[in-house]
Amino acid sequence: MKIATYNVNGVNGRLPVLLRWLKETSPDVVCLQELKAPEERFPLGAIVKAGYQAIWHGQKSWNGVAILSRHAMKETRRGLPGDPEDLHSRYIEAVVKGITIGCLYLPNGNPYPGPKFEYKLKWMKRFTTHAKKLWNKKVPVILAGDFNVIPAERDVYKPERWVNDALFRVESRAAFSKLMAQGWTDALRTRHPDEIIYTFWDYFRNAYARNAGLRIDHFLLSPGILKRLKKAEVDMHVRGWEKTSDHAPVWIEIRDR
DNA sequence: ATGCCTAGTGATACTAGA
Repeated sequence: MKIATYNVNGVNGRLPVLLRWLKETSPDVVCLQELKAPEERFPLGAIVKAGYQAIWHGQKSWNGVAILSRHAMKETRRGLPGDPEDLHSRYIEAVVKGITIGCLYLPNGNPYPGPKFEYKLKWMKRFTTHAKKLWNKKVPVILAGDFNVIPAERDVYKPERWVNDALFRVESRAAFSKLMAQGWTDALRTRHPDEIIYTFWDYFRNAYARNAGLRIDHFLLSPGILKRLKKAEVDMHVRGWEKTSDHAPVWIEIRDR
């Protein structure tokens, strides 16, 4: 089974690219982030035509997450728990074939310092609490999405330029480490321990052509899924397509149980 | 230190992204 995560950066603006990629790679499940569309503007017709059912949590202008699946899917949560005043659409969760799949779009947090950065750290704390609850259930779990955290120096083309960026601030990395300390495995890194891997290249300065990227889209696996892990890869070529997102799709393949 | 680019909103320059 192939499971992917893709920050599309506008699900309607990128619909041709999304459909082209779905047709090309036929993932079983896809976590989408940055829909940038309200609930009623989700392109369900085209998604269904491509062979998927979908659940989504939209929002006007910004954010928005969705899960697409070729198999039966049961929604288990929409919205990150822990703060009733937080109305951002940044988390949706479902069970597919016995696997709990959490799809997240973690706040960017820039500029640092400031209220957006504080919001990011609070969100990470709430997410870590929720992840712990899932971990304690001892069920197979995949946490996939745009984490907006560069875990280590080798995950950014020029780390010295990013020290005061919310994606690479020590506080952000420490919060990510705290989450990982629960026992999750970073799928891409565990399959490619010594490689430079990026999942994002900004639109400025010809970043993709220069491979000036960041690794910020992650797959965190529970032990039961790790045992079944066959592959973890980035569809880097998709970033080179016309009218493409600034993120590339990331995917894992796991053995059937 | 900043813009470089791109999408969304709504009809203008703006916010937001990372």
